[in-house]
Amino acid sequence: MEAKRKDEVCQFRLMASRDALDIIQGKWRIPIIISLMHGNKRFGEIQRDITDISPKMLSQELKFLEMNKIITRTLYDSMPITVEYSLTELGKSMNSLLEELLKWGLYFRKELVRKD
Amino acid sequence: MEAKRKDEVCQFRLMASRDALDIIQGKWRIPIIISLMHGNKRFGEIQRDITDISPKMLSQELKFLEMNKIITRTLYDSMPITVEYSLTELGKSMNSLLEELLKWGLYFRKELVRKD
DNA sequence: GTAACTACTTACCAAAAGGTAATTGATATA
DNA sequence: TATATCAATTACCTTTTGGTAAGTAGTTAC
Repeated sequence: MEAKRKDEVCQFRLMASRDALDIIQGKWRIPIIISLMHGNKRFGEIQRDITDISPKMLSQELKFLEMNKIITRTLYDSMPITVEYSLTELGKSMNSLLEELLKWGLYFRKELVRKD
Repeated sequence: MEAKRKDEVCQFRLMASRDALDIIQGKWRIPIIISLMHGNKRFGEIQRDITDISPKMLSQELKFLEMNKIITRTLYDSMPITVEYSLTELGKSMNSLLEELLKWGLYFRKELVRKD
């Protein structure tokens, strides 16, 4: 009975992790979200933050994040045309997840240096 | 000056996130770690937790996690041979990251249902 | 008129990730 | 002798991901 209960908790957690993973999976999504955590940005500004991303990948991943309500695209009819990307409330709600990711990333690197 | 400082913070965070992403990237690593957060497990037990993983993938990802000091492999000379996998301290240090991942995963699903 | 800036898109290709199915090898049981 | 369990491994194939390079379209400065 105890063991079965514990098993169910594990199954529940495995399912919840899938939803989050579907969004953060991929080389560029987390970097894009981190960049936008530092303020609304234009296409070119994100490209300059993430120096090794190609316009194709940036465009593709911005579309994905917009479709999943993580970011918003706003077109300004200025001359030269500008497009601003910003995080939605849902996007902003990833903040503590990202903080833990960064914290663990730093800890992991520190441990690697210490042990090798 | 202010803007430049802010930019440097963003760059630093982008770099830290890469280290973490290199480890958690992939379809199966996070599920395996979650499974092991619920106790040390044998190969077959993890397979039963994560029902749709193939032995090839499980074996491959366990090796990766072992190489990166996230888990430990212990062979028991019992008959039938058993192999136990457990989290290292480094592996256990992912706990709050995983908690945030699960929390956000649940929030994300809830928001999707609410808005569509 | 031509070069540059904005924000992309498109075609093509290579590499990585992941799936399927069969097999391995040691031991134990019927 | 045949079958089952445990923990994988191997070969082969498909899908997904990501990279490169070039092009597009509108506006503006020289």
